Amino acid sequence: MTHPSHEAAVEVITAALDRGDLVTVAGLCTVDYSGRASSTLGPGERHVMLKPDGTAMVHTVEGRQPVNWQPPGCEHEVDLADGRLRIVSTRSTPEERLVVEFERLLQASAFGLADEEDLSLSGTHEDLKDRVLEDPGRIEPGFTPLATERETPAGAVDVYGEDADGRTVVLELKRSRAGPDGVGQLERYVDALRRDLHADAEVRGVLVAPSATDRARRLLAERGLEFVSLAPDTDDDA
Amino acid sequence: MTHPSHEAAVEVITAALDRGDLVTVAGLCTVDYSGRASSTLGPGERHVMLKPDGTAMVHTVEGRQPVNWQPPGCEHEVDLADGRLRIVSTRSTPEERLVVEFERLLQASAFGLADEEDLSLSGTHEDLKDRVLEDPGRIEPGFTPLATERETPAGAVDVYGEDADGRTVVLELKRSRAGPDGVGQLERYVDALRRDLHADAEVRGVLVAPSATDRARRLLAERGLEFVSLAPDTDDDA
DNA sequence: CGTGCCAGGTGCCGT
DNA sequence: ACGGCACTTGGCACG
Repeated sequence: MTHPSHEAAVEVITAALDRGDLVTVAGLCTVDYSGRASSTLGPGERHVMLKPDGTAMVHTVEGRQPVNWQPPGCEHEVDLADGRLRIVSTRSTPEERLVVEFERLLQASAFGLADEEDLSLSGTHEDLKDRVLEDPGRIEPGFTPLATERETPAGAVDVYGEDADGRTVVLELKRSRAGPDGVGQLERYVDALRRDLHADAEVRGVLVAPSATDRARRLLAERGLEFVSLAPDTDDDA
Repeated sequence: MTHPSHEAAVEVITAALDRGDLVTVAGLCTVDYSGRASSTLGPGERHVMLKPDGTAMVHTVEGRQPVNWQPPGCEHEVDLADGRLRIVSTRSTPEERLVVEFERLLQASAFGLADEEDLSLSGTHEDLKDRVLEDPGRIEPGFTPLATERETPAGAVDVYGEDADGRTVVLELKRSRAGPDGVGQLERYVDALRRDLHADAEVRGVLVAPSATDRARRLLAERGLEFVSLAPDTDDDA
């Protein structure tokens, strides 16, 4: 529907949402949001998408991110306010509210999209872990993984194992270039394990990633931690 | 255009992209991506948006995130492959390629959206910083900010100042509930400053956030760091 | 439901 | 361009 009346748009959109369709509306609108933060957006032409799962997105002509949005699980309400189409999308925990008020409508559409397929993605954190477990020698000769996601008071360790000399080794994996945050994680885990396994236990910490930033490398050196370069398998048949 | 032919769609979309319009296409398609990672997505009905800034997004009926996408700055190519509409969006650094091949078309649209307005957002990290600088007593009586974004070997400190006794104080600000990562940041900055300012310099580290998780509080205690509860002003006239 | 952490994170700003 | 970091981060898996 191009250039629909506000009344017709309310009708069509309400019916479409009831049906479980994906709805899009383009037009001149203002947007107000309040919740974890709050925002206002003056009049301008934008593209709004409402999903049957409760997602709402307001896209301008630029950017990968919507200028305003509401995450899945929201309730969409559509009504006529002062004769104009208004979309209100709300949720609780946290209490959040998104209001889009249209001044002029360019288009309204409804789509019943059938999609059974799941995305097959490779080159992830998980793929890197698999690569380590498949051939632990990639870390160093004699390295033996003993557990993954091993719990410590500081959080779960990616890979927990021991080296050729029986020393405890903690691996922190990053699928892409590692920064200071990764070193921080690794340090916390190593500290926690040193505490847990008595003072005399030697614990090595190894950051595993395709590469690391200078800052990350300096931090590793300062803390007596190590680095091993390894990238996740980008093969599609992983 | 509802149920356009593939030929017509290519024509219309090419013209629209040249014009600098925002383009949407809905239909049955497959999606392939390769770049930082790689993925495949079998046949299903989805909604594709192409922005004039080079953004591409493939949305299914669920989720705030597109199932596949390409960030701003990409080149969109549209052509007929085996008589079907094909969209190829590519970029370099990193080399990435997104291919959407349509089997059936439900709709194709082009929008010339005029939008001069900027989003006005409040309740951000910046707003929290302002609140601290406006009334430093909110941190503690006698606290005096001396600099923001002060550089250290470990990164830039949010707020750098001194307490009533002249001791150096480092603030790490979080707009919402703080976790272990925030403590890690704070610790790095405090360590770096202790090194920089001679060994005898006392440096206090304070995490400032509306709240903190248990783990974060425990980590703070272990490291001898402190916590002050403060939320950013959510007022819209900030 | 909160806590923690990965993400093809994205966006912003600095060197 | 790379680096560091905030984000209404979103998403997932787990207690």
